[in-house]
Amino acid sequence: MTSEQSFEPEADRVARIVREQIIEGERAPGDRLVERDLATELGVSRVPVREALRMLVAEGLVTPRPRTWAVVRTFTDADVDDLIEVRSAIETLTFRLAAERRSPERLTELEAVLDREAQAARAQDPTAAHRAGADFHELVAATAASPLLDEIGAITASRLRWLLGQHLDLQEMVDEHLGLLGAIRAGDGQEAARLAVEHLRTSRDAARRLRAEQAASRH
Amino acid sequence: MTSEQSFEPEADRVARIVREQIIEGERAPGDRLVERDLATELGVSRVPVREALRMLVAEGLVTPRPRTWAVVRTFTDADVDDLIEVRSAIETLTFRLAAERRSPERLTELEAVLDREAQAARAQDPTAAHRAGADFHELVAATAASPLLDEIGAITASRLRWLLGQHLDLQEMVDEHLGLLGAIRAGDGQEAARLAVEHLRTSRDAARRLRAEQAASRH
DNA sequence: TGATCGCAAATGGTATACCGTTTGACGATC
DNA sequence: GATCGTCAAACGGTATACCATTTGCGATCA
Repeated sequence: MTSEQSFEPEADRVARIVREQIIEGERAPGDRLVERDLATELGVSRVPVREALRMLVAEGLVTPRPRTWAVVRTFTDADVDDLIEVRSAIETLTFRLAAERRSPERLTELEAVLDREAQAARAQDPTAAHRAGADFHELVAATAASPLLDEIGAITASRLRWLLGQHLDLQEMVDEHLGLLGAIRAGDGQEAARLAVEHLRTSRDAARRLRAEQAASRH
Repeated sequence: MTSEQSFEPEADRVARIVREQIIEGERAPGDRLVERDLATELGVSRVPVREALRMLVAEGLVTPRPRTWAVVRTFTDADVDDLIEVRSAIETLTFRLAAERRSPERLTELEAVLDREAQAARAQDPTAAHRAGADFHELVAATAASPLLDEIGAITASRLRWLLGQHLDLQEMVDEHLGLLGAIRAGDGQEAARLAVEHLRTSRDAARRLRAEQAASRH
């Protein structure tokens, strides 16, 4: 079942690499993204790089500047609030649907992912923990079984990952995810939705604290 | 202030043209979209066509088939339901924010658009009416002043326009839009959200009827 | 000293050419 | 007559080349 003929166009590969670099902070907001340079750096021609940049623009990770170099997006506080507000509306629906449409198999998978997250949190490995956290959300989205919600989730997810990519309380994150899983397991859509919004509020506050710190340290 | 140096890359122009063709039904679901043919047809090279197709894929109007021609997307009934459900969540937030953030100037603009729509409806001009309807929703989205909501709205909007592009009761649409405007004017976010969901339900039912008719006429 | 103008380099936009895979029809085989 | 193999054409993926605009710095002048 893993055959899948995984043919990955260069454009997708380039997008994936650059996306990861942005989320991991390797490329900071405001950094130039020059097509020729990226092409040389990644050993491909400009065409796939162009397409990759278009994708990242669509994801909102890159700001295009017609006829000139694009830059890694700089988020304002308003952008952050906006992201959280929209994401709340989306997550509410996602978790409600997930709670309604869960299956025993999926619950097992979700538990496994959270185990991985908890382990990473105990090991003080933020990168691994966040990756597992992202996987959790992705799996929940899959459980909601709404293709459109998936799409929209993907767009907002990379921004959210970028936003929360640094620290914040890992154990708290794990606890909240466990709570969400509980509500899904119980099939309680209402409770799942409530916890989801609460979870985002926690994330927003953490992001605000982080940004305040960063702003302070820059002066 | 209108100088704006409107430079429109060919890719955007191509995307706009093909999008309109799909929405207007000129290109039917399942139709092949061959890069070389489109390039020849529109008098450009394949590169901008490629980029345009990528955009339309991102909008969900086109289904890509790696290494082969793309096709105009075929929507299933499940896709339609999914679209309406997600759109409900989004519109709820959009209209709530719009009601909170409206300005007198914006209200005037909204009234003007609805006048245009009502006039088109009276003149039995579905195309113009739907375009005005789309403008109304776009303007409301602008009023919500949420960039992210705008983005997501744009993705779902073209699908919705395609879905509702044919007929359905024009006068009913105008009436519902008027009701929404009233709630926005009153600054009643809750009521606006409620009407928005109701409005979508009407649209969904109309779309279902339409699809049922079409399915019936095909056999 | 500081602002302005101009020009070369940088950079994105597009066209063209080539390559490998997929398609689909034709013909051989059972 | 149906099925399968084969092969040329179709098609998307990528590289390269060229053009128009933007950038940014250095020369020039107030």
